[in-house]
Amino acid sequence: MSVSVISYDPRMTRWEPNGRGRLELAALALYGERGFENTTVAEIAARAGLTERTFFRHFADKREVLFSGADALQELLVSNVAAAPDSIGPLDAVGAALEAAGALLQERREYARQRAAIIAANAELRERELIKLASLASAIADALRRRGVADPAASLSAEAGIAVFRIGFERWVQETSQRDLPELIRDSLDELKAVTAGK
Amino acid sequence: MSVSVISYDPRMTRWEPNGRGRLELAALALYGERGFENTTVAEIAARAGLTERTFFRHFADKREVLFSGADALQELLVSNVAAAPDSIGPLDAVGAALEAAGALLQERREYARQRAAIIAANAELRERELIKLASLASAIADALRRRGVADPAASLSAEAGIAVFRIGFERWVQETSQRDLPELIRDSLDELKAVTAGK
DNA sequence: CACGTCGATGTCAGTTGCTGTCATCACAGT
DNA sequence: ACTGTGATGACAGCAACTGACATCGACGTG
Repeated sequence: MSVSVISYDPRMTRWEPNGRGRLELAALALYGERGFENTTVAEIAARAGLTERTFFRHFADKREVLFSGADALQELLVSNVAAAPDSIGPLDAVGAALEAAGALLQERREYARQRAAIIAANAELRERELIKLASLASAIADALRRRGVADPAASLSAEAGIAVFRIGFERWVQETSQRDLPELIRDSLDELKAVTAGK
Repeated sequence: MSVSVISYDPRMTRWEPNGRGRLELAALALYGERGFENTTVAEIAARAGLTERTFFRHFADKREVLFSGADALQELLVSNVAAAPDSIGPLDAVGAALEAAGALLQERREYARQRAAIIAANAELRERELIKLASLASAIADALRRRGVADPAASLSAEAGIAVFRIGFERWVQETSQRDLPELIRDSLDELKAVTAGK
């Protein structure tokens, strides 16, 4: 078997590359196999061929290893809110951004579901997820204010949008039918509008 | 100084009464003085005249000591949602329950503010607060379903209601003016209705 | 009254998450 | 060749939390 030209020679590097990514993979696998609580950081590190200390250099704590994508998601949402046409109201701007984010999540359907199952199974992880979502809401509210939306409309649109996303996502994860996540998010937003209209 | 007739004789009890309450008071004081992170459970226990082990018999973890009132609040909200007149929609039923809860919180204004300041200053505590609020939302959604509200309207009304509460409460805590919490909650709900109407 | 149960607490040892500090060593730039 | 840098390892240590067992006043029962 010939060695590809673009392959690297392991002897040239002191360590295998992408330690961070290996830690993420190892953590996802172990959390999935034995659960979050029954997995020690030392085990994750060993599986990735690293040490516990190195794990904590990459991730602030044992939970954070599951949330490395949150920053990118936040940037995506913020830029989409900013890019929404001026003609639509704040809640619809948030809705459009959420649908775009949903479309992206859908591309990693299996990963997203496995991760969601792990998080749903543990209270500490649910806590972390909630604060990430709150951070998203806060960033979205900022983006709305930059569009000229006043408070508390900006905060409320952002918070309500996150609630819509949560419920749409939950349905997507549970769903046996194969409806699209953006579609479920849109439905959820419509439901909210109906409810607030005093149906 | 005479001893009141209703006072108890400390020699008759092996321990001072209300250890749990003493732990709560000690924790609130210490978290306020030096911050949550710079306070050890051993210090709280010592201040309450107890041991670290006993602290963990009363509270599941170091954060939980600040949230012992959450259960009562949840019961209040649930019963108020259940008691709301059939004529009003789900979101208004939640709104009415939230206003009642707000009125109660307002009676402990100083305590509520001190506690809010402590929680706002620490990310771990904010996480815990968020999951308590999520639990409230879940209980409220259940109460709505018992009223015959279908999903996802029930979940959405509950989640949106919690968002309304959060924003009203936040304003109440920050507020220099002395507006009532129930009033702020009502305003926040009206704002949400305006936003979802596509203002 | 004696006795046994119970409930709240203490004591102690152990695991694990997480941090500070210093050492190592391949690599890159000069 | 010299030196700095970045990612890692090694090790010690604190604090959160848990399990197991002991203590002893209160309380009900016979």
